[in-house]
Amino acid sequence: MGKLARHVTIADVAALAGVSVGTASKALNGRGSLREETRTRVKEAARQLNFEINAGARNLHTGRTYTVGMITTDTIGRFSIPVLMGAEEALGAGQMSVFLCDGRDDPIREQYHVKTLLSRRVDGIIVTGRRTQARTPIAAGLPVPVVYAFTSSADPDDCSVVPDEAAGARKAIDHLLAIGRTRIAHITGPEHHHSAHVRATAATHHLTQHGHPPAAPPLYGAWSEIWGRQATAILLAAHTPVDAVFCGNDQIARGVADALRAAGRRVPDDIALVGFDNWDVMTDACQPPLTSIDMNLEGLGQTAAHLLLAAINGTPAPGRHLRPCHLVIRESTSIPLAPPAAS
Amino acid sequence: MGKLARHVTIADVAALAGVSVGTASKALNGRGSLREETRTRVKEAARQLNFEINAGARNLHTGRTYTVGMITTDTIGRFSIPVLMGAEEALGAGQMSVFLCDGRDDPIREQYHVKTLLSRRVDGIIVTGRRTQARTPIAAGLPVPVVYAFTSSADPDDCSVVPDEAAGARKAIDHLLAIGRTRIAHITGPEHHHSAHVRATAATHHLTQHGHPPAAPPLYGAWSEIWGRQATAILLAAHTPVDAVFCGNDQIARGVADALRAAGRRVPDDIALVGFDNWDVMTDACQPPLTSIDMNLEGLGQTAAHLLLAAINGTPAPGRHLRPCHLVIRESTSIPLAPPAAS
DNA sequence: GAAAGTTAGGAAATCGTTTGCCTCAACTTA
DNA sequence: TAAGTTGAGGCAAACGATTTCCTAACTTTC
Repeated sequence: MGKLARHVTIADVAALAGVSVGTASKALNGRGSLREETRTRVKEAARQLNFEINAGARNLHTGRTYTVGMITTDTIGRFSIPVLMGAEEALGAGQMSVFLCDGRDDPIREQYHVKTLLSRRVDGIIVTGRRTQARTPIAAGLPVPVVYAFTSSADPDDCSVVPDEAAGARKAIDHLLAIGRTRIAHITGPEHHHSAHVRATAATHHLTQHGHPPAAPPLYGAWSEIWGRQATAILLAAHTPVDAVFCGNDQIARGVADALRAAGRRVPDDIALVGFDNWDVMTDACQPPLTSIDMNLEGLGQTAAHLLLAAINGTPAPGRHLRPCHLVIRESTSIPLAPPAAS
Repeated sequence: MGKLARHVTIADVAALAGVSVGTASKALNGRGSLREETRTRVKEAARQLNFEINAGARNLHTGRTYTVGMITTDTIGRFSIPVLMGAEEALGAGQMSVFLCDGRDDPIREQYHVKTLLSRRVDGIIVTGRRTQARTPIAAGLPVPVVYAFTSSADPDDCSVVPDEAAGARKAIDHLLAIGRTRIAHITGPEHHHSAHVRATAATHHLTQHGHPPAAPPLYGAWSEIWGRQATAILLAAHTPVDAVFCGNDQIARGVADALRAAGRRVPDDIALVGFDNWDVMTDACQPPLTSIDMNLEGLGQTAAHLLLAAINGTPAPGRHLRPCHLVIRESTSIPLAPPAAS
């Protein structure tokens, strides 16, 4: 491990190169007018000393820190990760570093993080969370721009980037109709959950509009495989004729698949199945592999990052930005694999 | 959204309170000797202006930034998250903020992140990753301490915190032996994968030592449910008498459970089942719920954070630190639920 | 009432960098 | 040879805080 070396400053570099600090700075940043020989001499000295510029000191003077804060309101989870990663990537390309803050559903903690981030003079803040439901804004009148990703702010003037879940649900329905299914049921999560509500409503409307109203009222429960299995039992016990089930998420869909198989129903021959989230762990292990709706979370994060960068540079784009979902077809809806259409 | 306000400096506060900046600083930090009335006046001014201290400026002068970098070498995944969260929590309690860097398996990207972090003068770095295998150190002779969490460094003098997977595997075996199983098979991930190797070896040795050598040689494959199902088919086809299967992870175990049920074998009556990772998504949805080994990833992150803080404060603890895994018993091993023993 | 001791708060140096301005030397040009 | 250009690089003032003196104005005390 060795002894921890002291940090090298630009003064050390300047001394080694035999110039003043100002000159060293100019040499390293390509500013001012210097002989080429001097520039390379300074750069060589910097290299030799392993000089890493003190970003804090530089930022002090430029006013920008090239950092952004990322606050997850709920615990960092399956949905936040891809969003974070997309944002991290997009920001990293712009030389920005990311402060990660886990809010854990605790408003106090969240406010503490906001304060800390402001204190660290982040150039902007991205807020994300586990659910798409609009939330109370993280704070009002902040001195830096804020973008909500996946979650959205209740203030319509805030900038939010969210998946178009309703359109996603309609894509699922369109697909099932396209493969000739007409008696379509919907099993989903808790009734009070925003996503469950949006997806169920969109699916119901869309089905009705196309002349094939839902085979049964939506079954609301939990976002789990266990509920998927239970709901399937309910559905089968009612003897409602059903030739497809659209599920509120992939875990439910997988539960449905397992329960149907256990009951001797074939997927997709007897009953086709579409999930939501396109979570590989579920879609791949499902028997058969599961068709699902992908919200493109990583893209969401990227978009959020770009909007934030734009806002930082003086071009804010307030409002709720809907991003499309797309359908990923697998064996649970039996369509032979077509070349992926441009979304 | 409103106009973005300019950042308030301590000079603004001092002006409003009618004191000098030095005095304002003392008032806000409880230093120096000031009248109580002055202190409150300054604090009130700060509150009124919504003053957030410029951490960069302060740090400039103290040499510490109260930030640490967290680098994930592979992509941020299921294993890194809890580690990150544990570390974030432990560090947050110490007023430290976390820079998140995703290395994405790309050494160049990783080095870039190291440079950036040093430039931002982090007080320390935590390196984590998807696998426990020792990796080449992130860099040599860094001016700040580094702790590896979950992954470990190939340099034994570096500080690494890793789960004691071998001991975990032995706990799984002990448990199966305790419930009277003696013909125990092992199905696990890729043979070249460090975790697969360690767990398989430990299980095999331990079984042999207890006089019940493995019912079959370990079956190496993939970390997936699909492989779990395939391996089960192989096992059953061989007609090897088996009364328990210890699996290298929960996904495999779940695949095994599904395949056994499909083949008419009862879990745990005919064959008991133990997984590894204690991933709730799998353990809860499994039929029956899955007994598993928990690596306590969050605790790992916390420990890493504490070791890092200690190192920052001048008390490094070099070496490989093994942290215990613990057994979480569920219905797949049929033991009636006992009050959870203190691990 | 003067010397000594307290106390409250200000001035200025400092941290590491950037940048605008200035100087000095070398070179043109008349 | 004197005056004007130019180019290279140094000086010092920021940036926003902290901290070490330092200086007034009061209290004591004899």
